[in-house]
Amino acid sequence: MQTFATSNFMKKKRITLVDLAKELELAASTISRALDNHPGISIETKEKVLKKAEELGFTRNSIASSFKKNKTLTIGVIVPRIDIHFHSLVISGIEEFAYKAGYNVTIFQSRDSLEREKEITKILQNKMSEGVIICLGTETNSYEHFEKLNRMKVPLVFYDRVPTGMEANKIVINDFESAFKATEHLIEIGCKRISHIGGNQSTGIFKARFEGYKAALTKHDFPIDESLIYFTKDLSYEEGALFAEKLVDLVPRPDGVFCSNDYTAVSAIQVFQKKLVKIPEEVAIVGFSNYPISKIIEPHLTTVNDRAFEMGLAAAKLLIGQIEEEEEIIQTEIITIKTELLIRESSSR
Amino acid sequence: MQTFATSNFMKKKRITLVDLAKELELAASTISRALDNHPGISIETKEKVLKKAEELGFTRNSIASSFKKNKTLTIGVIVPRIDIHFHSLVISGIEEFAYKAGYNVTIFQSRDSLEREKEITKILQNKMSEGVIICLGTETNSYEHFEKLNRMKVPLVFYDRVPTGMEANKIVINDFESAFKATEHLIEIGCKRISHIGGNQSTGIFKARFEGYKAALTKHDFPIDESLIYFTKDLSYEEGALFAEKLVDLVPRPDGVFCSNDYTAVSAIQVFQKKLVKIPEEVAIVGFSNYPISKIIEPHLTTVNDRAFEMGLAAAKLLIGQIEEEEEIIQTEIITIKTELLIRESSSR
DNA sequence: AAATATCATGCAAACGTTTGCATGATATTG
DNA sequence: CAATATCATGCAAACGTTTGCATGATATTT
Repeated sequence: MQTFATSNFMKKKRITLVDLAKELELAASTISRALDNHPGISIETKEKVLKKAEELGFTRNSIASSFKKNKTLTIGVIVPRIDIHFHSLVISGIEEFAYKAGYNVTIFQSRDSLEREKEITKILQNKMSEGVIICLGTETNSYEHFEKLNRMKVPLVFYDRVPTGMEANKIVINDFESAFKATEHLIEIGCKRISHIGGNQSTGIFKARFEGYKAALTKHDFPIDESLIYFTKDLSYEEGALFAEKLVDLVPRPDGVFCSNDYTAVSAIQVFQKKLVKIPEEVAIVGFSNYPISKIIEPHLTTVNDRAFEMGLAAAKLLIGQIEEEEEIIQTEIITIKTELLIRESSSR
Repeated sequence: MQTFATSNFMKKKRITLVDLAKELELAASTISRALDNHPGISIETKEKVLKKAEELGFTRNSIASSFKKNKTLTIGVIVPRIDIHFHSLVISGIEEFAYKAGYNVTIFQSRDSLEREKEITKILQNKMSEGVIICLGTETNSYEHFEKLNRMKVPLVFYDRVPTGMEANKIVINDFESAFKATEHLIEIGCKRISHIGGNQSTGIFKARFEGYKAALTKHDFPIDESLIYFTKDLSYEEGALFAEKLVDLVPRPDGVFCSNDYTAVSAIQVFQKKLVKIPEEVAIVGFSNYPISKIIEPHLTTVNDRAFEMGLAAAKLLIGQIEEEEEIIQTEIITIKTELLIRESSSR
């Protein structure tokens, strides 16, 4: 067919190193080295090569290069969802560090599905990524799929939701201590009955926050009052409202609430406000994570800044460090990012 | 040195197709085809190969494969910032579609820097990505760097902030019409003096929203009152408050405000509330973009759902369609995603 | 001036897969 | 039963770059 032949014929071939070499009557190796600014190549040649490359619109085929060098300069990132602010901040940090180190970042969403998480690790086994940064999905209870990557010598770094009982690189915040400090802050401003709206206790970080809450109470000789403690399924805004409704009707009413995230805290603020309970005078509220909304809600919400961006930076730095390590990696690292309690109006007495 | 030699020696080589072939006394080509489930290979052989591959922990070197097939199954995405909710939603949509189509997504942040945007396009010229999805940074005023990619036959799809005057694939929402409808909605519920807090007018989408606002007023024989119109630099929460302060003191006060995004709208709600102006009774407020906060702020904010996730899906679909097109691409497409006005309490009379 | 060091470039193999074509063995047809 | 179709597998080249080593030409040292 005429048209087919024509369209095929028109498929212009990309310019390669060899084309450039022929054009300049040099060896391909010389071109390659010239483009690498190799010291063994004369300045004049380098200039000629650069000029010609520009002229012919030549750019290196990075796949061929990756193939030969066995380096892709790509790292993979698996997150439950990208559109959760915390994760998008972490990814932003990862991308920032990776970009400056010359690495590309390929992202995958597990959508909290274990099956999909496994599928993704299969894809990542193909040496496409030189290392992987992971935040576990909620369904993940075994780590065999990651162990496998590990055995294939693919460096791994986990962040936030990290595997318990598996030796691995981890970037975490000190959830226990952060919660401890947040609760202690409530005690210090004079709260006597401090409630907790917590996350799913099968997730390590939420359990640690609850433990921190309890430890602070205990330290100051406060009783642990079960009637003041509620655990949500997924720390949603709606669940927060549900439990806040219960808290507001208690007699005596709690005068402080430590919530495991900002959504539930904001929800609590609104529920208490609707019942005309003054914040922070009658009840002080503290959240966790420093979501954008915490600076917008009235009163502004006291919360724990978990430094998500810095977690991303740290994760990328650790991972790339291990990728570029010549010797075999024989150690794992656990890095704890320092949090800070941002005291705002919701707990300023 | 002993240790060096040892560690070098220990660097276990990856299993290749050829290793597998030797082990099974088959040709490499047979292995390759077996793994591809090629019809020309007998079931028994396929089973043997699969079994052995599993046994030896073989996985294809996808770089070698990409290199040979000249297909990377990777698309690039350039966004100003990942941690802006709108973009993270779009990326989520892109990843979702791409994943199901067997493509990987590599992300880059331009951070609204033209220089960085150009750098990224340079990186993307290396045939690493088979196509690119882009949201322009604020600094971007020329498109030469993208034209260059275009000339190299790399399919491009722009979304949201798209290049004006450049023929290209674009995924947009109808900003004009959305703003028109939002404003008309305010008119329909009885607002007589409708204000506008707009975005930077050098950005197409914000200009279009302003035009839509004006058109709705004009259609209903309302005057365009300059004193009711403010343009922000970047539609920040803070800027919104600044201009809302001015609006609330006007006599007569506006009884409706159409804001070009939700941050400024939320800010306006709070400023009006502080001055004890009742919403929606005395002033109705409408935002744009359906940020999470719009469902949380009291009263809940009426806003335009821009369907960011769907934009991502559409962008990926269009791009991958073009990547897989055999014939030369001789057309560009502009897809307009339908928005919807979500009427909530802030404008419910 | 011979011996040696330095410099600029070229040669050729290698990386691991894919794929068109060839091959030989069975199965099917007239 | 000869001719042909179908099937399962193998051969070998190719993809574009990188890199250790070789080479020949100058420059520098004895």
